[in-house]
Amino acid sequence: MATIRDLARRCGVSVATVSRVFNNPDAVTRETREAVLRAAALLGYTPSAPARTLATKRSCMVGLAWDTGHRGPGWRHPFLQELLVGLKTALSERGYHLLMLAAGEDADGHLRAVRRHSLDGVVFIDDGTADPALTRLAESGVPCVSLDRPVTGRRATYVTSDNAGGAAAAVRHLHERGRRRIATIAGPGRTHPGAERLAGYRAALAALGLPVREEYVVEGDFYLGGGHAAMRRLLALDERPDAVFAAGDEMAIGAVRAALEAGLDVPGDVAVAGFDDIEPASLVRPALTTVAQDRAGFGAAAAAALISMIDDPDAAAPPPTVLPARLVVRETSGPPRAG
Amino acid sequence: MATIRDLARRCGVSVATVSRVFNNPDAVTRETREAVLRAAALLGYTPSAPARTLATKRSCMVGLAWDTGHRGPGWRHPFLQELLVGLKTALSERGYHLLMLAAGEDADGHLRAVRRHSLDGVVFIDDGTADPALTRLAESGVPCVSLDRPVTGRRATYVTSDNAGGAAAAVRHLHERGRRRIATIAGPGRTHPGAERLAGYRAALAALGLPVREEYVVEGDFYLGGGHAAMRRLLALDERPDAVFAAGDEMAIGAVRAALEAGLDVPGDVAVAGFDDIEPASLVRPALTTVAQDRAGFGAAAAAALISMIDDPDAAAPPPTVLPARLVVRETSGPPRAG
DNA sequence: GATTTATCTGTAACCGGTTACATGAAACCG
DNA sequence: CGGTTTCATGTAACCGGTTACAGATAAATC
Repeated sequence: MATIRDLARRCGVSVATVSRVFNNPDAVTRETREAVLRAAALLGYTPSAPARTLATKRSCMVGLAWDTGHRGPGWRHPFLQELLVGLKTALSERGYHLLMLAAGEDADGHLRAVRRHSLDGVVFIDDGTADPALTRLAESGVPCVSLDRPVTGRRATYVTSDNAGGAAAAVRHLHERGRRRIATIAGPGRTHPGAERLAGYRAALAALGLPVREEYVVEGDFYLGGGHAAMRRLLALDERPDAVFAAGDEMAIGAVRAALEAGLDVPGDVAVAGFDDIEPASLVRPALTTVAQDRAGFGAAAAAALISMIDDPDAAAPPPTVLPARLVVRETSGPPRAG
Repeated sequence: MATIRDLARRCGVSVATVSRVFNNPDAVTRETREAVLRAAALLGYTPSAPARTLATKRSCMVGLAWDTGHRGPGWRHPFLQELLVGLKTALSERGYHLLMLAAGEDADGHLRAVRRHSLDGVVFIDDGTADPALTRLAESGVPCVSLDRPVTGRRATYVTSDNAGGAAAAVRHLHERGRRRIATIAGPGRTHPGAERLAGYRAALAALGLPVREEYVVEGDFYLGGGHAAMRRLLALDERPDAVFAAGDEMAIGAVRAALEAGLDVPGDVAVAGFDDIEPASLVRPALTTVAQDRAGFGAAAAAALISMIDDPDAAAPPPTVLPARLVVRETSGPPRAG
């Protein structure tokens, strides 16, 4: 492995000059610079990241704290893959790498990892429930961005979808399709998306001049079984809803199934809309009307927010990024002007 | 940030002693050790990973080379999430971290990243097509393990599922259900799973004493559309197959859809089995009979293979790991003894 | 031509660990 | 009891970069 000293000797210059060629090329004569670069190419020189980190305290690495939070080990992010691609791409364009942090342990584990590796920042992916690790980190002044979960902290911010707006769009869409008794299967209230989507549901009904009936609001768990159970409760009501907005696609699919099992037609008797546009949404029959998020945008926005904080150590954290959510109309919401 | 020298001064010992407390505790008196540990806890000391890496050439980090390979940017790993969990868990138990390598660029990009960060090894995730980057890395002597793709190299190995066995099990299952005209929608032949699953199909037919008709073998692309198109070709044959083994679930779902669109009953007229057990497999109706892989096992096996190579620098690479594939019987293969 | 200024380069300390080797004290031995 | 081992510890070089500061040279100024 060629080092900076090898290059220096070979070119008859000092190590400082070689270092400058890579970090501050303008501070060096053109000939010197080119000679050094030639030698570097010849020797296959690659600067050592640890050495640089040791000297500068900057690692050009950001941690990925990816925990399952409180929804248990079975929790899966609805689009981890696109998220990671977006994150990785945006980060690597700016010369940053992603280091996956080992899960959980104690609440300070992440903070220790940050110190141990001189991480420049960390991004949190979890299920949206409060996590002491994030809170600790955010308070400690390390640049943090979390996904789908609000944080406070001088150098902490978050990116999320327009959950309320998307939910409202779904509800408005069901209304446009002629439905009036619109229920919702909400997500767990302690999750940010769960709470926001419910808020969007309520706001949309209010804006449409429809009453919010509390028996039309049942809380699910974001999983298939929860959606199924919730739907059964809704169908057992005296005045059965003619449409259901489920705050997650798995729940929506569970709801559709429960309706079909009850001998009802979907969307004839009850229309259904979901949220997330997971892969199965387009594969089940009838295909699920849902709200899609800007998947790659999440990663890109997180990277951008993080880098802006890293670049300017004493700037305040940028405001939260709210990505647009887009209604995807398929079959479960029924044909236009039906109902 | 407390350093080893701070601890040394505070305890009245030398830096070497402090270092030994952490790396070779037995080489130090119990009292000294405890005093140092106490001071470390008190000061919140965390050893610096870059400094250690610089001195030892070992980073305790393995790279994750995650490329889309030749199946294009739309390619998604069927269970990236479980894979990463398995990998991360197994690695972190042994004190290793995962560094996500920036995609592609040139073929030597990965090798440079390895050198730059003193990575101890790298794991490759791609779509199973030949990738020069992996070949280069494997040849260079860096410990490598790839997923679902054979590699050769003194310190390179791979982990894969029993693709042939799983495919054979699916075919045998269709046969048991009374089907005799069993076709296959194969994956791209240049991918390892594609080739192996086809081999398993052929082997199973041979073992059952059934002829392999070449018109019953059509190649798909692992995607929905490919499965759909392939099924249409199969259904147009003079002697229509009464069962189809698709080498991937998306193709299988496409095939089911094509059959339904052609007015056929699934599984009544044609039974279908897939491979991978992707999430939608259990969500579509009729639910898809398929072959499930040991998802978490992939990550764990990759980590184990990698670590064994790292621990013993001049041992040969361990033999490939072949994880069991398990038949998951659902609805598309029909009821027992039907047909 | 002397003085100031700008530009480029070199020297050496430093980042925070590891480790070969030296040292001194205590334990062991015949 | 002198000599050898053993064991715990210390000294100092080293890993591969960065960077403050100083020095040298050339250009600009008067």
